[in-house]
Amino acid sequence: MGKEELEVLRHSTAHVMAQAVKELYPRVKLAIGPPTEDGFYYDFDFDGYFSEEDLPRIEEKMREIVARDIPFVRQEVSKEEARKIFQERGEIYKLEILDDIPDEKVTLYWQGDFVDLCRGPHLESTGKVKAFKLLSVSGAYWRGDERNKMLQRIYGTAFFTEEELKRYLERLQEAKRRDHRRLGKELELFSTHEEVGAGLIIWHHKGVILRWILEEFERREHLKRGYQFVIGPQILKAELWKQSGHYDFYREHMYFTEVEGQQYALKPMNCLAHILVYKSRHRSYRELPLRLFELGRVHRHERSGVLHGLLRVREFTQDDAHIFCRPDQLEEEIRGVLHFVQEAMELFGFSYEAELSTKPEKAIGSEESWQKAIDALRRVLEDEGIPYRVNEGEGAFYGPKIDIKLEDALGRKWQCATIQCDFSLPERFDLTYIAPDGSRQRPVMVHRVILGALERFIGILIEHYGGAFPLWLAPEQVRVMSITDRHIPYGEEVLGRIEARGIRVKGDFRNEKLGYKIRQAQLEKVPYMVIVGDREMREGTVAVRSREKGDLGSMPLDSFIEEIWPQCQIPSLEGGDRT
RNA sequence: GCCGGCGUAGCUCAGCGGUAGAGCGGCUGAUUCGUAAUCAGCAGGGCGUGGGUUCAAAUCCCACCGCCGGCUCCA
Repeated sequence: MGKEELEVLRHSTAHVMAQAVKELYPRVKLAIGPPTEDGFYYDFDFDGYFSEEDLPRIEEKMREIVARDIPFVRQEVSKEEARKIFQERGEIYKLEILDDIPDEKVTLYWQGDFVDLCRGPHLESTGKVKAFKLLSVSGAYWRGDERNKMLQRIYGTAFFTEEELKRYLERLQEAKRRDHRRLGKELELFSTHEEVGAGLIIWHHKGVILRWILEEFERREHLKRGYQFVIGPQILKAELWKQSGHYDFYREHMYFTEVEGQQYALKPMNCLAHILVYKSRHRSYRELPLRLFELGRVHRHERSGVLHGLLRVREFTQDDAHIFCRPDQLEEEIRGVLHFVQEAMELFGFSYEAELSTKPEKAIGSEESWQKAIDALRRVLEDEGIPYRVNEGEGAFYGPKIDIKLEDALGRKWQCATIQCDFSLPERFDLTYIAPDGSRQRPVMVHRVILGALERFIGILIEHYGGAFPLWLAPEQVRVMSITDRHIPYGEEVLGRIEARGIRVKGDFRNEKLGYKIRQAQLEKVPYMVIVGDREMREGTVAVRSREKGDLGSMPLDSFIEEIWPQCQIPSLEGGDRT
């Protein structure tokens, strides 16, 4: 079944839901009700509240409307006529929408005496609506603007068959199983605590190992690409943030502290220290591009309602770098960063979406420099054949940017990599370099992250792999287990030899049945289990079990080690050697 | 920040005005058993926090904290 047909079905189902709600709660006013990627929603203005307990009742009414098999009737009318109809019905939101439609003619869709302003198309009749389910209720601002009234939104989904609906609901269940918040606890990667504060993560041993590996991967890749490593302080004087503009534009996200009458801010970004490194002496055009990298821990006071596991926190670590370059180097630098991102995403097996954000209303820098930067970003995206969406006017006030978004288990998109051009900070801090002719010139600054925030990236990684990390990322790569106590000495020897090769290995020599130990290792998602019993002891071998493939039989310990060893290593991307 | 929901043992949850329950996990014994759960016993809870209503509150009301789903905002 085509995507468009599914959209029509869902859109029609939204209308049926709206009619049901209208019949049950005649006082509600209709706002909007479009199909979405996974279903549909409808926004209502209501002087009460919907709760999830109301949904079965609404579904029942919907089924009744489906059973009535009312035809969807399309009617083309003038805007004036439409206005009259919605005025009579007190549908103030529809009137507002009408005001924004430039055309003289609009279309209405009728089902019995229910009417909605709608471009359509729709199904023939309500009887054609098939498998549907209402999923949740929530608040949503009218027109997505938080200054407007909050409306009541009901989400639902619809399919052509009950089987498809069932499959979708099962997928939601599966997503729950992959949820990084659940797996993070089960796999003992991290925890959060009410008494610590919202959005603050405590990393446990296994989570720290995972971070170390990623951090080491980052260091090697950045070193290869000609980045210099710097480390800035966690707090910097408020004065400096005033100079950068953060105090004016970003204050509500910042934490402040006062020491001996001097105000400091906990850094929400890493750029200032990097700028000061640049400024620490005169810079020649010869040393540009200067690429400064830091695994920088930042604090941002995010609004309480937006926090989400590891994916949106208040303290996080960015694989952050600032590239100071000549304007003529900008494109090449962007290209290098984008390659870097592409290779990294490929390594982890992520598919991603790219977005290009252009000049907003309120912006600094000349029209010309903006255009140049946007062209450079666009050219690189196109040369690389990366499909992208353009977000007109969504750029930062200091420059345009490319954002790379990854999906979590539920298909929600999260920004990870970003490449931002900046004309503002070089100006505010009067950054210069000496050009070949001896003149002072202004460098361009590129802010960029590859994985983004390590916390967020790990959250996405957990869901991506369902907690079953590939060998190189697995906090525990191998677990040795004994069958009975008499196999422990041999088990210890095997353990020692694996460990000596730098493989992360643990032993389970408890007096438990093998099946029990295996079950536990499987649940902990350890990639390889090495089992030693009488046979292995006698033959000097090990029995290997793979997390995915099960029992692989016996083999000499050395061949097992040699086979997995390469995959246990942190991989190296192809790029590098200067870009 | 806004809207709705939720917060009971380490975890998953039941109890929803009359003196706290289950499974898993933990501990202690027994068992030495070859590819996803051996058996038995024991311990463990200011029912998120603080107010209030009531003869009586895990249960009803209010505030705060935290979590969940959205909206807005963002790495």
